[in-house]
Amino acid sequence: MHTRRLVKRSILGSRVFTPSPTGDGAPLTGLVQAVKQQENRDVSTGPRRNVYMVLMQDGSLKEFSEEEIAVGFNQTTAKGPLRSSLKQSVWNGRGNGAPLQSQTMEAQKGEANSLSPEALKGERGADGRRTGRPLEGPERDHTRSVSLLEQKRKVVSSSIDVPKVRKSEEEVDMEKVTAAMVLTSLSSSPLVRSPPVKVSECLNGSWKDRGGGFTPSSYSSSGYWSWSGPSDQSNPSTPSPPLSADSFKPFRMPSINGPPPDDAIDEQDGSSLLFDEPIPRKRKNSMKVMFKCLWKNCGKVLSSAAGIQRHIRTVHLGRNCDSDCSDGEEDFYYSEIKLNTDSVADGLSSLSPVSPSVLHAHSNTTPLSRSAPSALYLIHTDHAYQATSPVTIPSTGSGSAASTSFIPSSSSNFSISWQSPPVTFTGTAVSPTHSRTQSFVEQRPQTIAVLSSPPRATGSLSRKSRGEGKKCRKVYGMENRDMWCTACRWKKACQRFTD
DNA sequence: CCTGCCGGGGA
DNA sequence: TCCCCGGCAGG
Repeated sequence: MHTRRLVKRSILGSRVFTPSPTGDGAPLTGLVQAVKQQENRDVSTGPRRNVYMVLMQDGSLKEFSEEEIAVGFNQTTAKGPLRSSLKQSVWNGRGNGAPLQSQTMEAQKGEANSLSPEALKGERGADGRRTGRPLEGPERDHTRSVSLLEQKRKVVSSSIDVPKVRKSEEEVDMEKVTAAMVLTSLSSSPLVRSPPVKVSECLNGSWKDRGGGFTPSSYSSSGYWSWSGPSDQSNPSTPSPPLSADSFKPFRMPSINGPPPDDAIDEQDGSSLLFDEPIPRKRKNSMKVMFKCLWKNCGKVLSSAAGIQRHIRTVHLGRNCDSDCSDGEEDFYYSEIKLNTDSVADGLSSLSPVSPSVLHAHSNTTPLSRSAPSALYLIHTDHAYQATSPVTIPSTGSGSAASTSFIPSSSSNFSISWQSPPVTFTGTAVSPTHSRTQSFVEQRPQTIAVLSSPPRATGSLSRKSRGEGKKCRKVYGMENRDMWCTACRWKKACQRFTD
């Protein structure tokens, strides 16, 4: 939207080639210090003629028209009018245009700053102050980008009536984005830098791009599971809360309605829906999602939902049509597996839903397989029929002094009793909104084990230790049960032969 | 497996 | 409250 004018604006401070004053054909380079827009009534549409103030290498300032100078980074591309060069940067603005990379990035930053054309005028002064500096070297662009950004901010604050609050928010985002970009630039080969466009898309909240802006090349082989990256890791402006989004399975089953590409989009959307969900930051880069066929005696594992669905559809359901005629039944015969090459905790905390139709069944998420020795396989039971279903273990509920119930504040229908070995889930299913509960269950699987040996299991304290002495039963035997003490008859602690 | 006995439930 | 019993857990 602002790209065009912002790119225009970004020419400031850029190196350009100017015609040789001596006419010998050797172009001179200089820095654009200012732009004079002689006909800028219609900035967005009408043609205009700009004059550029260029700081020459010898320190002198000269004016050139658009036709006279050209943006370029090497002698071979230094031909053609500036406008065309700019246009190139605009329409090739995805950042793929290597020669214009620097300016494109600046343009992106500028766009995020939402500068208006008016800002340009005010900026002249600022840019005009800039003096000659080394023109070469990788750091130059970065340094200039930062300083330019600073200057732009000044301009914004002084010449545009922008609501304070909003501006600060943008600044915050911009700082993050800038930092991210700088880091990306520094850590990546110049040729594989992330296209700046992705950054801008992030700002716009659009994550449609598969893989997300921070999905590194390691994910390039498959787009089906790249969603895990952006969903909770890449968004620079959205903190990931500590709760698991798992349940929340607003995620759509990738293949219910369409082919993989749509899946990616849906998943992205689903992820965005979770942005306000407290999601613990996880190291997703070591996570790999696979899809396992649950058909009896099959167990086929594929890397894509579409693949597994196709497999189920054709192999098990005996359907030869493509996904178009799918009724979604295959969704019930596979589940998502997260192969965690990292840690168990991470794996458990990042289980994802596969089917929205079973959101409620997620409290039953259980690891079905741990056969992998070095890697953790986590099978997420996506379907209600797979779930052990409402784990309704009788609650003790007797109000015993020894019992302590854990009741997540956000969930009124879920509780875990520490009183007795059986883990107690009071109530039926955990709804997707009970993220805290979900989080508790999934992120701390070991807790289950802990629950199996509740505090009172510390032994003698709660449960009376087994009496060593003779008891009525042993003394009188079953034949003389009527001679037992009442407690013994009632199978209670013997009152007659107390230890 | 034997046994003590907790927790729950029926009457 | 009495009484019985399922089932856990120590030995």
